[in-house]
Amino acid sequence: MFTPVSNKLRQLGGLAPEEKRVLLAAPTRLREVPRHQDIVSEGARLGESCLILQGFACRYKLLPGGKRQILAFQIPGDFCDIQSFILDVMDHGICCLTRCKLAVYPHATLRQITERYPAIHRALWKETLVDASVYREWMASIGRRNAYQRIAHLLCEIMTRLQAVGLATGHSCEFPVTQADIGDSLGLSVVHVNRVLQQMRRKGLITFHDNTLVIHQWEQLAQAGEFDASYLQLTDPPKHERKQAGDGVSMAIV
Amino acid sequence: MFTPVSNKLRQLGGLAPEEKRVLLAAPTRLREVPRHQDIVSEGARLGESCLILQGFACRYKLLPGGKRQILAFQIPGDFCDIQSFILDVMDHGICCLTRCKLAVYPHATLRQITERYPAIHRALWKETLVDASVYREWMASIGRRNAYQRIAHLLCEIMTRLQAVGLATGHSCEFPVTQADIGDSLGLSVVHVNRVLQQMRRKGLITFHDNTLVIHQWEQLAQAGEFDASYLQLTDPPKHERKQAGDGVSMAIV
DNA sequence: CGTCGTATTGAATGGGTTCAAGTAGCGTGG
DNA sequence: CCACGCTACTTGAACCCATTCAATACGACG
Repeated sequence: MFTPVSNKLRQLGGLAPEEKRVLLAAPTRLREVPRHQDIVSEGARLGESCLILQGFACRYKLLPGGKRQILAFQIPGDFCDIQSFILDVMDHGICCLTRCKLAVYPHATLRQITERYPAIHRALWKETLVDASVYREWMASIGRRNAYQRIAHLLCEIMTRLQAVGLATGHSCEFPVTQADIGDSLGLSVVHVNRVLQQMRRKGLITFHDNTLVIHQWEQLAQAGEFDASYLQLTDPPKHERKQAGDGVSMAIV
Repeated sequence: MFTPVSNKLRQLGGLAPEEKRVLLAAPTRLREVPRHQDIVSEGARLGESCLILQGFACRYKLLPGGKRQILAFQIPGDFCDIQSFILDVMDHGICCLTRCKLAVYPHATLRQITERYPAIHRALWKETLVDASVYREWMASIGRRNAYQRIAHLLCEIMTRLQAVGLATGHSCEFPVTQADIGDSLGLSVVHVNRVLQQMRRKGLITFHDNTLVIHQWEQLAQAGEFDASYLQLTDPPKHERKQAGDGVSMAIV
C-alpha cells in the first residue's frame, strides 16, 4: 500500500525486522487533512506526532510583516512533526500542499518505544538530523546562490527525494506547488520565479505544469544548481523502478 | 570552572543529577584547537564528538564557486558535532573563530550512555533539535528579511544565547567575528555589512569593536530584527548576573 | 458567465553587489 | 625605529539582479 513509508524505513538505518514492526504497529489512528490546512500550527503543544503516508506538505514561518518563508517540503515517508516529541512548542507550522493521509503516533507510545528500543530512538533522531542537513543546504542556497541556481537545486532535490521513496518514474514526478510556493521557499518573488522557470524551459532543461515536474537534462540542471545529493543522507543510491517488498511488514492501522 | 557548560546542562531538560554526572564524566580527553583551524572538516567520518568548553566556532559550507555560507555560530556549552554520532559523514565543517577548548566524547562511550540512559539520549537529541530550530529562523531571516533586519536579528540572537550561558554582562558580550563572517552568515557582502553596522552605530543602537558587542537599545534592535527568542528554546529566561553552582557536578577531565 | 487562483509580461525602481582605492592597527624583522 | 606585510575596516561610484507595481491571460469551477 504505502510503499514510500517502507522505502523510507530502509533509509532509517539499521533497524531490525522486529523494530520496524514495532514502529509500524505504533500509530493509533489515521488522520486526513485537506489541502491548504495546517497539520500543525505554530505555537501548538502536541501530544502526538504524524508520519506522512500520502500527500505533500510544507513547513513554514510567517514573519511579522506578513511575508512567508517555506522551510522544507515534506513528502510521503517523512515523520513530519517528530520534533514535537522533544520540543514543547512548535516554532513553525506545517501545512498541506495536497490532501494528506497521516499516521498518528501518540507521544506516550513513542516514549515507551524509544525507552525500550534504543535503535528506534536513534532512527527517529536520525530522521531529524537529516532534516537539519537539508536546512543547512537550503541556507547555503538562499544565502549564496542566485535565483537560477536556487531553483535548479530545489528541483533536483525534490526529484531525488521522491525517487528515493519510489514516487518518481525516471526523471518525472508530482510536485504540487505554485510558483509562489517556490518563491517563498527560496527567498524569491513570484515574478522572478516565473522568469527563471521560463528560462529553464526554453533551454529544454525541464517541463513543469499541472503539478508535474520533468527534468529532461539532469546533468545540466544538477550542475547549474551545484546539486550534490550527499546532504540528503540517502543510504541507497536512488534507483528508478525499484520494487519494494517492504520487508514483509505493514502498517497496523491501514 | 566552565560555568557555561553547567548552565547549558540546565537547559538540556530534565536530567537527574546522576545523569548529569554521567554526562560530565564521559569525555576522555581535552582538545585544544587554534584559531582559524577546523574542529571537524567537511567529509570527515568521526569516532568522537566535541563539546565546546571555551571559545567560539562556526559551522560553514564552502560552495563550488568559492563562496562561503556560515550556518551557525557555536559558543561554550554547545555540543558542536554531536550529529556525527548519528550521521556518518560531515556535510559541513566547523571552524574555530578563536582558540577553543573542547571536551571529547568517543562515540563508543556515547553509545553506551544513550542505551543505558534514555533521558540523556533525549537530551542530546534535543540539543540537535534546538540547532535545527535556529537553522529555521536563520532561513527565514536570510530568505525574507533585509540586511538591516538580518543583522539586528543576529546580534540579538548572539546576545541572548551568551546571556543564557552566563557569558554576557548586561547587554555586553564578546563576539569575535569579522564583518566578513557576519556577511557570510547572513548572505550579504562585507561592504554592505559595514554600512549597515555604521547605520546602527549612528543611531546609537550598538557599539561593536575589538570583538566586543554592546547593545545599547535592546528594544529597538530586537524590534528592528523581529527578534523573538522563543525559537532558541531556552527553558530559563536569560537572566544577567546569575550565579551558578553547577549542581555540584564538575567535569572529570578538567 | 463571472470569479478566483495561478501564470505571464512589461516597465520602473531599488537594495545590495562589485570593483577599486584608501585607511588603520598590529606584529615581525632588519 | 621604521619599513613591510597582513588583516580588517571604510568609502565612493557604477552596476545589476531581483523586486515591485500594474496589467493581462488563462483555466477551473460553481
